Amino acid sequence: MITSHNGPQPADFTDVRATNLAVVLRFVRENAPCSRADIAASTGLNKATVSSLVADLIDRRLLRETGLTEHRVGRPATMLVLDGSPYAAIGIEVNVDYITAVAVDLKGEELLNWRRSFPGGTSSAGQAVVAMAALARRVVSRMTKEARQVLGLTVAVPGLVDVNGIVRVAPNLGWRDADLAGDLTKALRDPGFPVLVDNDANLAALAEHRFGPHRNAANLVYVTGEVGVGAGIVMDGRLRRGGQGYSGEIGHIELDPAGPTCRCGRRGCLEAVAGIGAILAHTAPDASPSELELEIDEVVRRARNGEQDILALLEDVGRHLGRGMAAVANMLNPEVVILGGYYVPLAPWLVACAEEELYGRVLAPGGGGCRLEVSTLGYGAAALGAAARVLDSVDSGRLPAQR
Amino acid sequence: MITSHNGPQPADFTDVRATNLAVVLRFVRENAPCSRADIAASTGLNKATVSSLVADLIDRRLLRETGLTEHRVGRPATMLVLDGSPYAAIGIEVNVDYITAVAVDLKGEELLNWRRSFPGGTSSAGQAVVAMAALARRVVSRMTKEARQVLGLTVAVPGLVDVNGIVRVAPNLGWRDADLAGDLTKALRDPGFPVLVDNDANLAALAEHRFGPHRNAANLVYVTGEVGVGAGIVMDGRLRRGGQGYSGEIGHIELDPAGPTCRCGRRGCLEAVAGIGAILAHTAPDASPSELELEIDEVVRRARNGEQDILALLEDVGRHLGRGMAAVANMLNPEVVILGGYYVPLAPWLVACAEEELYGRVLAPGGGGCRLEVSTLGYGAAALGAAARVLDSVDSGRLPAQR
DNA sequence: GACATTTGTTTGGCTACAGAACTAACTAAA
DNA sequence: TTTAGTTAGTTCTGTAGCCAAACAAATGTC
Repeated sequence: MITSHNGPQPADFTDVRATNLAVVLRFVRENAPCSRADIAASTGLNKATVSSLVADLIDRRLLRETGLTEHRVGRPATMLVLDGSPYAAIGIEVNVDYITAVAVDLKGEELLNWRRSFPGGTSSAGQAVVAMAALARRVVSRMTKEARQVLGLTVAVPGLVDVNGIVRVAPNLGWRDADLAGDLTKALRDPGFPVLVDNDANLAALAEHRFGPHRNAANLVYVTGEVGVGAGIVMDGRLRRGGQGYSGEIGHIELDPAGPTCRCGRRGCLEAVAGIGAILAHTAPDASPSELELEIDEVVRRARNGEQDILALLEDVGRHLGRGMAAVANMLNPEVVILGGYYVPLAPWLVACAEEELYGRVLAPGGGGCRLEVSTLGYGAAALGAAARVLDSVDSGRLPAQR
Repeated sequence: MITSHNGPQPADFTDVRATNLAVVLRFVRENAPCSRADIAASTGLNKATVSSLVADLIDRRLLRETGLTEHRVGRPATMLVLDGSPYAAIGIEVNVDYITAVAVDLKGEELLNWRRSFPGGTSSAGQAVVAMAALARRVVSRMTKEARQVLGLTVAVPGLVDVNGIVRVAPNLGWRDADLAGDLTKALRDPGFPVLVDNDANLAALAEHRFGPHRNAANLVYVTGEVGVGAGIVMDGRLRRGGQGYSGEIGHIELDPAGPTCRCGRRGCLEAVAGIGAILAHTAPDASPSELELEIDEVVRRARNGEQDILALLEDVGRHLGRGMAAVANMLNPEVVILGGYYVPLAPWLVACAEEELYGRVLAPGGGGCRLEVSTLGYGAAALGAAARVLDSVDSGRLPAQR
């Protein structure tokens, strides 16, 4: 697809073709099943051009004709759908105590979702590469067995990942300057598909942008609710990673110089007053990373029971969260801010207070049209987004070669 | 130019041509004088194609051949430059006590710069339209006298401007929901060029992005230092305005819940602790908007004199500013944050403390490569950016018609 | 069964790119 | 002065891929 940003790049016919192939592919994905005539009418492309593009996409096994339908006057249309069967995109998420791998087809249908426990908190990046490679090989072999071609693999890492895919710092994993993409490619020995690495919040934002209920929003922010608080930023329809890839580090926005000490050493950071740690510091100060989920379940149980101290705690966290989101909304004016991670189970007690603070602080009329929503994609959002990252590159014109 | 965002749009040959014309135009702007051969070598376009594109651009009087130069072996090259003479882009800035109009040619050379006093603080949007139309007509007639075609006019407004160019709120001007673009177009009676309206910080960011010393940065943030503090955000080479156009409202990021009351009613907003008002509250609490410049001069004089209370005040403001910029840098990871407006004369006493806070708080290694710089474009940055907005649309392929 | 309607293909024309051959204009060396 | 070498820019030819219009195919309606 021809892009205008990052410097002027000349265009030629292959760019036109790639752009239009991607246009048709995206249209079918969003409007399947549909006919060639539908595509031509909606996109403005000529019928003949659409036929040629569709033939090309069928050749590449990205589209498939279904049986005719639509009993109206005139010749019945041959309906087209995405061909789910011949391809797969793989997403892997590394975390403190597990590695998740998902594979999806072109439609985004989940083909498999494997979780494997892994002592991320005490393993080196090298050990992680070995574990990921082993898992990836199993996924690839399963996909091959299903006669699927793997289009790519993306790894989601909770940490600072630069634009080249180098993991600069992953505090919870204890990694520094790890070339995960390079090492994993090497470990997979010429895998025949691209291997990418990105930040987990960025990829979760991508998952929301492609699969979430707000997929129409060209401007959205996804906020992770883990021990760390990070954000993935989609503006004007694309992930915006900043100059070096470190955008979205909202966890250490200082909300209160008199607030509690944060693990970064400063006081009153968003993470310290509204992160999951701020809740568990009161309920389970010595919880290990692997116990987080259980502890949060316990908090939910106590909130359901109406325990006053827990409700007050959650209200406080919600207010601070709202203040942080107000900063985000004022700066970026997204259509929607999506709360993910452990914020999801806690949402019933957080969102109302957060919204109140948010709308009270956003300067733009009507809150700038910004809504605060809760992720519906669950804990696997980052892994799903990693797979979505692969599909995105298909959408932007990097189609698999013709048969 | 073919863009991939906001929905898939099909491409055809005219898009290829427009893209390549824009590529050549941009190349010549950035590398003038240069030959056709240079263009071909650097852009990757074929020599023949470049010749055809250049001929087209010369026809449209966007480029011009100069006398030959370059005494090297081989046939001497005919050097090309932007043709400054036949076009003009107009930028207008409305402010509390004046209206500024600038006109620039294609190269960005300033053709005129008129300032006209205007009681913006006490005038309605309607009265402003009348005044702007009168000024614009004079500028247009001057340009016509110079045989220049006006390519467009953009108005910079200090306030919230939505994506359609409606001024939603301009607190210092007292305006609400004013369709400035529509009314000005009407007042100019079929001007034959597009009239746009945007936020002043956005346009100043555009000016920095096109003309400033950091014009190579694809990710930059411009911060206005006026009574209000606002930001213009350029990411991945383009202005990012958010869902409704209200991005960059950083003035009311709450830095300290125990801080001084802000005019928005909350406490400790960036604007309240690091805005120009925070300085003048101590030195000239009753200054009217038109006296701001004088009062700031007075502050500069006293700082130069080494008056301790002023130095301490400025250091305090610098620290708060740095904290605010840390939030910006953490969220957006720009290559550079540029301080504008009244921060410019005060920079010698602000920047060091601000940088210290900034680098101490940015999570990314090496501060994410983010530098804090001072604008060199002066108070006219917004008006210049308004003109740049017009040139931008030429660059993106909307070329004036052939002769 | 003729006709209307809609779908999708075929044909022809056009635009604008790339590559190669060519012409032009100069320097440098014989 | 001639000749070779070098670089600039144009012309010619081929091709990709778009659009428009005509056409073929498949169905419903009268």
